[in-house]
Amino acid sequence: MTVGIKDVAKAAGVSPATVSRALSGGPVSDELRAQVEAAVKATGYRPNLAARRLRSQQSGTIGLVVADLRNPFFTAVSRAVEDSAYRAGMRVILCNTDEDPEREALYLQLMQEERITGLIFAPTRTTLEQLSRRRLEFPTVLIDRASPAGLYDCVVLDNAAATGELVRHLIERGYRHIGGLFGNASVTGLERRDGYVAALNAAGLKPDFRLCAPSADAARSTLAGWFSSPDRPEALVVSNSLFLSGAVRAARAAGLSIPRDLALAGFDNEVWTELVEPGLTVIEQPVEDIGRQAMALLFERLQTPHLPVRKLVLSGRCVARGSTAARV
Amino acid sequence: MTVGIKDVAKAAGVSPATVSRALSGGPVSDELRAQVEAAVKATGYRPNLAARRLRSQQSGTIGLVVADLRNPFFTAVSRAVEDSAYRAGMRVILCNTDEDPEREALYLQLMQEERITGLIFAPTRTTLEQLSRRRLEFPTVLIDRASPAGLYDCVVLDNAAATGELVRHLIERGYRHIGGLFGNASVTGLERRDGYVAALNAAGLKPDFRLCAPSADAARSTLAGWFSSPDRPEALVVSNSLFLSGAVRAARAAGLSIPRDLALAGFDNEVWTELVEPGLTVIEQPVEDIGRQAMALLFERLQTPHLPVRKLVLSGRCVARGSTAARV
DNA sequence: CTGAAAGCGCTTACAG
DNA sequence: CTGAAAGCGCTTACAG
Repeated sequence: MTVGIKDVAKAAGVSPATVSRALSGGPVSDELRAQVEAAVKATGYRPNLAARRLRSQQSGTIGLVVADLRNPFFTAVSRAVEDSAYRAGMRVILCNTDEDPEREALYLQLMQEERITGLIFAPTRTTLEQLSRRRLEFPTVLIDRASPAGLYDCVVLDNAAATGELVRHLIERGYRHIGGLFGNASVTGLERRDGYVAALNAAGLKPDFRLCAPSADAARSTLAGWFSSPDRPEALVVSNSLFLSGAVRAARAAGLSIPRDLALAGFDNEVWTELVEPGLTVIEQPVEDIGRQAMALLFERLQTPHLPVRKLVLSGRCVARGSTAARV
Repeated sequence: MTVGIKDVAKAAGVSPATVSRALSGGPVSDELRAQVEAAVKATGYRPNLAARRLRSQQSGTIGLVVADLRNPFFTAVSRAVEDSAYRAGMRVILCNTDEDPEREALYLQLMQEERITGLIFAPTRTTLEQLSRRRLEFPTVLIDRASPAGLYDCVVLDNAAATGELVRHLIERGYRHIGGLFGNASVTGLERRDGYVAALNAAGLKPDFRLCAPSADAARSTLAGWFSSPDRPEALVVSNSLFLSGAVRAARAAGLSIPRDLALAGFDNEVWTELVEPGLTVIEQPVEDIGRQAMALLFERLQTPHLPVRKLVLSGRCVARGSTAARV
């Protein structure tokens, strides 16, 4: 039914081997190449990638395993990864783990079954720990969440520095009781918490933070309780844009005006952080770069397998807006 | 190097055929099944999907081709599609076309090379027209953008009704000069425009709309000119959430207060549309449903190929907020 | 530069 | 229920 390489060979009056070579840019005379191309056009032939992969032992496929595509950080990174991949003639298999270690295990298994060429992966803390014991079967670049052991290439933000910058920014603006809300599922949340704690300690101030599940709703309900308690902070640093929207909603529900009753700063320069009055102060991550560089590291690793492990640490950019205006 | 089905067979003391049957739930005695399972565990065997696909002629892969994952509508739909697919034990190949017909053609070719089981596709107008002439090689469900010819199953919003509802909402609130901004790349934009025109005509009012490229920046610059001209509308209906953010920025840049100087309504109930003061009135689309139903239609089609073509039209829900408060 | 032949790792009639 | 054999559609040594 479907036309195969034999049909093309017949139509072109050559052997299947020649068709294969002509299509892959191998050494074929101009004359035969033209015949093959004509036959391909005439028959509407499209190679069967499953067969090609099986025979060539190359899947030409990149695995991309992230927490949740609806997190704008991962949306943007994924777009960059895909662009790089398709530009290099490779396919992308995308998986959302919802920060669930079981799903991560399942998808890693799938990646192995696909015999992927390489993996871009943002693991949970749980899986990250296991990764330092068990090496993955394919070249892997971790994004957003670094391996402490240094077994895998990775591209991460300088989380401690970025969070420290937010904290110092708030201190300069006159805030003293600066609370923190950080995600509990990834090392990123913990690194940002550490940067937060360090910056406050350095200034002789007392940290006051909470951890919560990485969703806007979890942030909102955690903050609802906090905001209505007597130890409500003057300012709040949160570790991602989901928490940021949760914080704004919780503040409004509690009747808190930003920044008068509560200064607010967070991560990820989404369009709406500028549009929400009075503008939210954020650390902008170089999202496109993170995706692109991760792919670059991966391709280099594929070309030169025994390269030393590299950790690429990118800097965030602080975008100051009205939500952290000077305390009055 | 990598362990294959033969290695498992040897370890289990059975034939490769039995291993294959045991793994696929075929008719195998309990005893041998247990032996195979033990051998799989012992060897760490993972099947090679390329080989399985080639032999079984089933890719177990769904193609998902959308305009841009960064559009929250497609982000949400994609998550729903992926969940359905993985739940059914299928893989998803995701492609972003950026509304470029050439990329669409390229990706459709790729889908054919992957011999995908089925396709979920949001085509541009250009490609949609071609689709009515040339039938795709695989079962296809169109989302967001319907085929007029009725050659493909599809899941769409009732665009005319939804836009009409926004227009009537504005008329009721006292607005008369109601402008429109609609995307020019998809039929969705045009359908929404038609609904807009029809609703205004029905009320004896004059339509005043512009079309533009489907990006926030394009919307912003189109509106910048319009807002500073003497024929600036009192209210504006826009056809997606990218345009909504562009409209808010353009309004602020022009010093227009919402809704006093400009009422605003659009599509897609993103978190931030509630957070941006005074709250933006939107049509909420049943995004999860659109993805889920598209997959449901696809699976039914796979089971029963000769089903008549179905068009599923879902209704939006109007979420009224401050941006369309009654005219004073 | 070209072709005949082998084989990638599975699944699936076929026979028992 | 089980195994031996064929074959999915390609690519790639091998020989010329």
